[in-house]
Amino acid sequence: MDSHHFNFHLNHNQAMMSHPPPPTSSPPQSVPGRRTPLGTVGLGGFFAQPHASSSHQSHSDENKPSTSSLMHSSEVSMPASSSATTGGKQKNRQGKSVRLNINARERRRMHDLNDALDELRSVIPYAHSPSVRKLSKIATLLLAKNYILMQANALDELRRLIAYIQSTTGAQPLDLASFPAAAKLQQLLNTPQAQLEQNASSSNN
DNA sequence: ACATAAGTGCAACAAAACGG
DNA sequence: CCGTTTTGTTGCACTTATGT
Repeated sequence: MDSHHFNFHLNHNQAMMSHPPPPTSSPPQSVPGRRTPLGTVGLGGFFAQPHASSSHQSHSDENKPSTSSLMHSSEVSMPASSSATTGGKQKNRQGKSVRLNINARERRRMHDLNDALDELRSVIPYAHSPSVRKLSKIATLLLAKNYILMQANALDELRRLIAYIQSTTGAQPLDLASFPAAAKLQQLLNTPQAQLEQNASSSNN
């Protein structure tokens, strides 16, 4: 079943072309259409952590779908559901232009999010060939997580190996000056977790 | 005001059901 | 058995509600 998703990639691309494009400046996705489902990527494809509990997430609705592109941003349509009753008054109170601004902002935010996911996909080692369907959002995140865990494990193993070699051969400790990446790693490993998180948040801004 | 969560409709697709 | 129709699932963009 999973393989079908990959096999239909090209057909799907063609189909999506006929799909009415979003009314706004949504960036054309290089590989539009349905994404690789979770099962397809075999999450944990890199390295399955014992606690990598994919069971509860394997069949989630994850991100909810949304109103179609038919619903133009120019027309503020209320869903015929629960919130419509209370929302109607609020809508009247809000100017229409305010509502449109909010919608546009949210649309931009989602596009930014998708761009970031695309960047993440580009650095995750999975088949990037045109014949392979783009990873879904959830698959991208889970695969990235597993990849990070795998790299961390590999680094840890490497450190232990170096320590072992040094202890058995009596070799001089490495001069990390000539290994900037290793030096950085060493620094990270010696940094408390709280400090790391603080650094990360500050560097993002 | 802004960010995030929730609700909604849609397209693409697979699998099941059906009829010849 | 094979082609067609129906049904269920998945993933998405978008809007709206809600929390801060």
